[in-house]
Amino acid sequence: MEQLLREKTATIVNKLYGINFSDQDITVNQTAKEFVGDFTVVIFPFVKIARKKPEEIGKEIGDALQKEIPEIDSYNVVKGFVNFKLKNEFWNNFLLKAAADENYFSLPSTHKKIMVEYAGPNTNKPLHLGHIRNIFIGYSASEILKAAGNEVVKVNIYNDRGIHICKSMLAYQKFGNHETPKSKAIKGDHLVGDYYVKFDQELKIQIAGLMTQGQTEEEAKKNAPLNIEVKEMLLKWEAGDAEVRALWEMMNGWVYDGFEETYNLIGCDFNKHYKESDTYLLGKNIVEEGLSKNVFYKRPDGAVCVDLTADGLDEKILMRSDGTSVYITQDLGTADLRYKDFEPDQMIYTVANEQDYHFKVLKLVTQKLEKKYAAGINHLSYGMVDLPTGRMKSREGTVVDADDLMEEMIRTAKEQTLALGKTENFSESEAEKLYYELGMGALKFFILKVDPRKRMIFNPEESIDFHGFTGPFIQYTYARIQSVKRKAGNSYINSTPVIKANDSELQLLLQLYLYPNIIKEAASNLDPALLANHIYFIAKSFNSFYAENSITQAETEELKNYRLLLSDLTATVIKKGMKLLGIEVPERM
RNA sequence: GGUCCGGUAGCUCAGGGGAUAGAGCAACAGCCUUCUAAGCUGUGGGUCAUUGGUUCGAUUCCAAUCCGGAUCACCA
Repeated sequence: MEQLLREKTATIVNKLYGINFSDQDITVNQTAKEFVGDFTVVIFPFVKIARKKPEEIGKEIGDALQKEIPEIDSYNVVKGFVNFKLKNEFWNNFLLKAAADENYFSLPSTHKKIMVEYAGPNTNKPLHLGHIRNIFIGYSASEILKAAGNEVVKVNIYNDRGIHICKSMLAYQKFGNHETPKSKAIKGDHLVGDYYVKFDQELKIQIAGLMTQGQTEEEAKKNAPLNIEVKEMLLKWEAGDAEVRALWEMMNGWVYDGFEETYNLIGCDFNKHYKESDTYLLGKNIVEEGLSKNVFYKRPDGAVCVDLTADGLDEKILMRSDGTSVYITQDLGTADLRYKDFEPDQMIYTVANEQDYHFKVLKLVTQKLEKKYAAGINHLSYGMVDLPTGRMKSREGTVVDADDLMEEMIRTAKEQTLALGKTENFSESEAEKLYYELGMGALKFFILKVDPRKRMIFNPEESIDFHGFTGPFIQYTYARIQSVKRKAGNSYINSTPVIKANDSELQLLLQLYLYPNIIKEAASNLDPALLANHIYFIAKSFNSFYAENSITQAETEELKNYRLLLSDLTATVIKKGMKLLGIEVPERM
């Protein structure tokens, strides 16, 4: 309807005033609540060219549109705004159609395949709050893209090799006493993470010791036995040393098991996991390719570079002088491999905005190499999660652990639910399921409701709320509707009531009507927050409607059926929408 | 220093050329003999960082300045 208004307005102003505007130049808004109407056309832009008063133009456009669009019931002009009220028939038809057709909100296929990379953890420590945001955003963006008609391939990348991985390995080798996740009864990723911390602690002691012997900090760092040993270990790893590789396999195996548990708790999934240990050598072929195409050049010392100064960036190293690859080389190799594997039209990387520069380079370099996939490379750059005290720092122990956080959320959900006595007649498994859905719903919604691009502050002290603009509020709204439906029975389902909607019903209908537009917008902006905000509006509109109108006790049977259909449709949209955010919605709470 | 991102209510965040700038939390006042009160209704709270510019109109766009963050590695 908005689009129709835009198109018709464009042709009308063209005919009436000779203004050559396209439909995109026309502003159509929802009518502000203090005025009468559903949609509003802004006519200020025509005033100057038409050389008439806004009120006059408004009337002319209003008359013309009313003739062109039969769904328009009436219009009024306020200053430079024409507010259109749609016929009740329009809203009534919308409700009946949408309620009867479960695919009403499905969008047509775009015939595009989109790959989304998210998570991307290192295998030397457990997932933390930063990964949580990454995974929530990446997963939700994927689901939204699917809902918008795309085929989506979700992939993960494991940073499973390198000096930082060797640190936890070396610490385990030295201090591990052959303990295992099983023997210590902790998750494998946490066990390995503990040794990563242990390495750092022991290293600090060594450095301090050397400094008391008169070495400078720099010298001490260089000469600390642990630092020397860890470099040796990396060399052994790269040489394929059997013992080191076996240790690496074992410890990474523990980590993968631990991650798998965390992914299950989060409820995310992947079509394929890539490992840098498998792809880090592939980039070298691309380096060769770039050299032969004269896109890259070799410096006298042997390092391979690309000059990006013409594009406003710097000179970038692509291969070290000793012939080993750097970060960007691996990503080039991985991108190539992924394109061969899936041939996606787009490759979206869900990675924090501290790597904006890196992805600019990646895109530019692939463009210079004339890779088919270059244009489809897209960085879904999200802001970091900071604590009230500033950035999370693993060395200072201020990192918020993902597993701990989720456990805490579920525990809080349980406490609050028990305090309200909501689960008194629940079975134990149903109650546990509810605590999980509420705790995770609160956490996911809290993270996803804010614009991914912006950095956000997370305060672990003030635990996440369950009231107001939250996941549980929306879950509650859904459960409330289900409860009403249970009491009402099914007779409304095939009814076709014709009712003139009141204000709160109209408000709700309008929000539901806009849902597919929001999906499209969220997909094209890769922004789950747009969807989260809209579902909240829907739930809020429903609760106002619910407070003002009796559903099961409506004055007539027809009105009762009408309100039941409206409630049912609201529940359907809430469930669909929340699903795209990765949030489950309970039948009772 | 160069580049990029941000600054909106006490706090956490929406809005992004259009009408009197919105939510939630926190504070205060009402609403459960009626479908779930994790709800609803209301009150108070704003120099949209500052200064210029563009325009019929700027919180929104542009520039400069200030503040905060990121980034510019033969680290990943």
